Order: sequence, then structure tokens, then C-alpha cells
Amino acid sequence: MPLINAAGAAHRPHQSSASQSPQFHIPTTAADDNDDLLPSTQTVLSSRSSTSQKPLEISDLSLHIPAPKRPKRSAPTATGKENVPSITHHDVGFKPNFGRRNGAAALDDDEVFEASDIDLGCSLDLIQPSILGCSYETRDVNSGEEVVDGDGDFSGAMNETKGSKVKGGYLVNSIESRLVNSTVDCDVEVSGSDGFESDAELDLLLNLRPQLDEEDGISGVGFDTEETGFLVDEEGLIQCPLCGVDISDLSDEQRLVHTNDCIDKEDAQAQNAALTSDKKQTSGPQQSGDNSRFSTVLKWLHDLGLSKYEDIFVREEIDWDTLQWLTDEDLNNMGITALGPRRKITHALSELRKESSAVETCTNSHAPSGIGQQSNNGSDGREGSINGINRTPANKLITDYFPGFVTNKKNACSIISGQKDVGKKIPDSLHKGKTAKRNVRNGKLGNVPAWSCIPGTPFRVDAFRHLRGDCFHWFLTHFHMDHYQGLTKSFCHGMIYCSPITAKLVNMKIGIPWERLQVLPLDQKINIAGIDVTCFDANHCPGSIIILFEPPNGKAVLHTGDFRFCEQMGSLSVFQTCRIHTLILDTTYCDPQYDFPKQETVIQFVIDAIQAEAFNPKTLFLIGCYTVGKERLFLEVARVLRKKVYVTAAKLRILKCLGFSAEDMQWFTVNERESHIHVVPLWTLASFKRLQHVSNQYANRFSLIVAFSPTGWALSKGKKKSPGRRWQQGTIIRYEVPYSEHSSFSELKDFVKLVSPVNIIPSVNNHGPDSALAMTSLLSS
DNA sequence: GCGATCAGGT
DNA sequence: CACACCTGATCGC
Repeated sequence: MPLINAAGAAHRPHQSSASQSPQFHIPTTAADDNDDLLPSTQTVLSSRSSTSQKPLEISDLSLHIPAPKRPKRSAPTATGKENVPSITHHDVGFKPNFGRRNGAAALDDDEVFEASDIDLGCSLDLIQPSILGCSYETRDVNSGEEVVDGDGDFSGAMNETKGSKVKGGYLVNSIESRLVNSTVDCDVEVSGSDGFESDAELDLLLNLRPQLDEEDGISGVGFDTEETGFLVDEEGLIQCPLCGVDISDLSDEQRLVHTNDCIDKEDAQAQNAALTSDKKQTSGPQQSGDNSRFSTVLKWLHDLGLSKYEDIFVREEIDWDTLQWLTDEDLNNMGITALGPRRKITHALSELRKESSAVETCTNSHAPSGIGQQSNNGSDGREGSINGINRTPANKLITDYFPGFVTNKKNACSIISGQKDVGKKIPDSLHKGKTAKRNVRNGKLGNVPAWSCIPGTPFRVDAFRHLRGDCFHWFLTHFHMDHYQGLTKSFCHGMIYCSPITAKLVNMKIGIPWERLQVLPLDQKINIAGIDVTCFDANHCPGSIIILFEPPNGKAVLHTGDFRFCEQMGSLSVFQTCRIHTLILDTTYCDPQYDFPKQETVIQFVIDAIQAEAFNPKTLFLIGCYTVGKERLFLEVARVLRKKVYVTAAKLRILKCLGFSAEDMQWFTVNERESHIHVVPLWTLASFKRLQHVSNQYANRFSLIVAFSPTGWALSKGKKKSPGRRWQQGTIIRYEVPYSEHSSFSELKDFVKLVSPVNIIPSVNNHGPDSALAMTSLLSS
């Protein structure tokens, strides 16, 4: 506990920055320990508000948030009514805390008042540092050792967390506390020789289709896979892709009839030659007509004397690139159950990898040096190729990885055309109904984004909208829709790997059976398909993880998912001991304009604001949240103010999945009459129209609504950031507070400096040239 | 009718 | 502005 308190204290907001800041005092551990019996709210509150301070206007509260060069606080707002500098008609003898609610200055039921009319003098408790690590449980991290968590044996235990108490992650095992003593030994050797390599693996993936087409074209025959599927030879004669017969003279329809006949014939042959039952039950007719796509693979198989497995490879759509990442397990899953052939194939594959690795090293050793230059490995600056920097990783700036956003953006669009946001949108091809589906089935969907593919592994991360039969290992970093989109309960593409909390949510909300879920422990190295995998708390939402992959090729890949960097992450020894080759980074706020405060600061702002307005017993407070996310905010509010918060039954069910302690859970109630602080979906607060609806519902009970919208950063064009922006319409007040669960720009910088990867792959590409320029100039200064 | 997917909105 | 998610329309089984 002392460690935890120390860590929490380190996050304390700067107290001297605002002359009118209320005085904070740090709650002691002893005070926390008094919570064993829930005291009456009144008692606790009055005991915590004994110190009288200078009057404080509520609009001053935003000053607590250290915003650089914030404009004077009386800036006009939408209504022009708030932020009245100094209203004093309540200040005489005013005691601002809840004990005040029945005092002489209490307003009449019908009286409408301005929040800014309130003067405040109070002593506010800071967020209790112990909260951030209240259920801290030390875990030793010993690589290679048996994986054990609080529930007991964890190794390979996909069902272990079902019904058991989850003790990991956000809040319960907060990053601030949990990371203090963790040590992770990574056995990846620190090699100086591969520092100049580019992401050849990635390019391979991205260029898969063109390469295959070229290979097919070696014999002088082009395979028009995207349009008609017909072969066109050197003389322009059109051939059937299956039997090779000249069908130039036939009409398009006749050609289709012809090729369909050939397909039917091949299907019949394939059925006759069926060797093993298909464990995976792929749907629809087999696309034997695609055999020519896999000619290289089939030839390779033939050379190994394993032609009898051709059908399986075709059925599973194993093309040359996919082949590289097949594991023994994969082969078994495909239906190659005999050990001998599997051994033969895996051995041949390891030889193949050695060869391609040697070629890659050779290619990259000729890469030009200098900051911002692209390597000459054929990289065209695609999304995954922002690299080729010849600097010592430790000396790199974040800008080194983003030499030109304009270029990147343009090229990113070449992968997923027409999409500004590479990471978050669906490729155009997927919008085209039947055609897209056909392409998916034929394995022509080469648009699996780079950030979801882990180089050197057969793994995909948060790629459920790009489900393909060529992958059996699907990682989910956290339970947010934009990351699990595409995942349905009919998922049948292998295993899903995620944290215990995420697994519970996936099971409960989507209905994925536990048999398909593999729970990953935190801070412990496990081995999946021959690859070491370690997860860390991502400090994003409950259950969110950062994943470290250590493939046999020695090029470790760190996928941040969505994350918020904090200094405790820096104490993870993994960053000292393990050389990260590729960093797949949450670049949501990779722009200097995003420089928001620490969460603790924003939480304190919300607490202060509630304190300031709560003297009126007819005030309803609303705190916005996501399905999962922002919990820390309303839990802190409840704990510090010693007031339960109301949540819906559905929300409580979710909260029960998040691993909160019983002590934390006591602050939630499903009885809405028991609390005047209500947790609501964020979009409820999105418009005053909706807020008005809420207001009408509670017309008899509440005369004022104060809503807090933790929206990340409220940024409007032309207006610089203004922390804790406040809007008011009649008796509804809405605060937009910059409570972010993503890393700020400066946090991203710190993180990149810490990790010093060779390559960075951005998971979000949403910045225009302007912000890129701003970032570059800031960093190079 | 149901689930999955997608567009548009907040 | 972007996040995460909602609603309603549409499609396919």
C-alpha cells in the first residue's frame, strides 16, 4: 500500500498554478480503512468539509486543469449566461458541501439558478490514491515459468475465468500499482545488425495479390483474377483458366458456362479425391477454379511428395504468403492429422523462412541512411512501411517514423481506397455486396490492414472485420466496438485470445462460446503456436491489453491496441530487456494539438464541479460513459464524495464483469431513487435535446441537471483547447471534460522514446498534412 | 423472423 | 475533431 499511495501522490495536480485553487488534502490510508462500515453520507461529508477556504466560483474550477495558455476564464459560451465573474449573493456563510443542502440558502423548488452564481469554499479530497491500486496483487513475472494467476493455474485455461474472480487490469490492478514491481525477462537477443530492416513481412502481405499474379504470369499468361477470371495469353487469346481451351470466340456468357462446367468437373474430381474430413466445415462450394492461384504452393507441395494434400491447401486457401506462417497446429487443424507429413511440411517451412530471412537481410543492408528516407526494399510508403530509418533506435524521434504524413496518407489510400481512416473503416470492396463476398471467399481480400497483422507470426489483432480462413489465432485487445466489429457468435475461424475481462464481455455480450476463447494472463509470458506472448494492462478501458509478441525470428512486435501511456508503464522491465522491432501504435492523438491533462486531474475537476453545485438537493448529476470505459471517473466520484452512483441493471451486469472489488461495487446502485448521480451512456449527453428529455422525466424530482461528458478532447476548429468546457441551456448544464483513455501526444512521444522500435505501424491514420506539419515542427525544435 | 451488415447520426 | 455506439434500413438465410 505505501507504494500505491506514493504512486498516486505523484499524480497530484499542481496546486500552485491557480491562485484560487481550493486547498486539497491527501486522504490517508487510515481514512480509507474507515470504510469497512459504510458511514452515513452526511457524517462523512461534513467531516471532510471542515476547512473553510476562499470563495471559489464554479467557473474557476477549470483552472485546476493545467492547460497551456488557457484563455481567460470568462470567455463567452453558447448561452452567454455562464461564467459571470463574481456573483456574491450566496457567499455569506456559505458552506458548499452537501451538508449545506438544507441550509438557509437552499433554493425554492421552482427557482432556476445559475451554477456560476455559487461561491464555493471548501476542502476537497483528492482522488484517493489507494483507489487506483486498491486491490493490488503482486505477481512475479518469470518468463518461461508456469503461468499462475490469482485464480490458480492459468496455463491454457480457457475456462478458468468463467465464474471466477478476475484479478487483473484496469482499476482493480491499476497500472499505477501493478507495474511497480513487475519484471519481465525477454530472451530476445539485442542485436544491432537488424536495425535497418524494413517491414518486408508486411509488404509481402500487402503485395500478396500482385505478386501472385506476376508469378502466374511468368509463363506468359496473365490471370485476370479481378475481372473475369479468364486467362489471357500473349497473343490476346482468352483461355479457360481451368482446362486452358481457347474460348476467345465465345461470348462472355458462353465463357462463363464453359468455365462453370469445368468447375463442376473439378468439384466432382475433388470430391472423389477427398482424403480427410473437414474439421472446419467451410461453407459453400469449393473454389477449385482458383487452383492456379495456388500453383506455387501446389508445386511446392508436389516437390515435397505431398501432392495428396493439395485439396486441403486449396480448400483452406493457403497461398504462398499464408504458407509462410503455418504452424504445426494449423496443419493439424486443417485436417493433416498424420504426424509424418506435418513434420515434413514444418521442416520445409522453417527452411523457407531461413531463406526469405537471408534475402531480406541482404536487401535491407543496402538501405540508404538518413532520417526520413525510405528504404529501397521496394517499399512504396504503404501504411506498414513507415520505416527504413537508419538511426540508432535509441536516438529516434517520433517524427523519424512519420517522415511525411502527406505521403503516408496518399499511399495508405492506395491500400484502402477512399478511406481517410485506415484503421477504423471498412474497405470499399466490402461495401459491394455480392462481389465483395465472392472475393472474400476466394481469398482475394488483400486488404487486411497492416496494423492488424503481426509480422513473423500467424496472428491477427482486432481484425474481426477481416475474417479469413488463413488465420486461426485472433487477438482482441479490448471490448470496444471498433475493435471487435465483425465478431459474431457464429465465429468459426479458430481461437480468440484476450484478457479475462474482455473474454467475459465477449461471452456475455456477443455470445462467443468459451471453447473459442483463450484467456491471456497479464504480465506473464505464455507460448501460443510457438510464439511467446505477453500481455500488459493498456490503461485504456477495463480489460484492455498491450500485447508483446516474440516470434522465433527475434523481431519482437509490440501491439498497443488502444492505450494510455503512464509513467508506471515505463517501469516495465520489458522495455529495458526486450528490443522491440515493430511497434504497432495507437496513434489516435498523434498530433501536438492533443495535450490533455492526466485523468486524475479531470476526475478532480468533476468532483469539484459536483461539490460546487450539489448544495441544491434538486440537482441531478449525469456522468457519461461507454459500454466499457470511463468507469474510473464515476467510481472516483462516488468514492470521494461518499455517494452511491446509479447505474442501470444492464450496466451493472457489465460492471460485474470488470473485476471490481466488493468494496468498489458497493458504490453502484440500481435503485435510481438512491442516488442523484446517474451514470448514463455518453450519447445521452450528446445533445441538449436528449438532456431535455431526461430533464422532463425527472421534472418533479430535479430542477437542475449537470451533465459531464468525458469526450476525450473537445476540439473545435479555430478554437484552441479549453479544458472542462461548460455549456448551459436553461436548467441544463453540460461539461465537456477532456477525460481521455488514449495517450496524449506527449505521452506518445515518451512511449516511443522508451520503446525505441525499429518500425512503427500506426493503427490510426487520421491526420491531415496540417497536423503532420505541426507535429514535425514541434518535435524537431 | 432473425441475425448480420451497413449507412448515417450523435 | 474523434470516439464509441446508437438507430434504422437492407440483405440473406
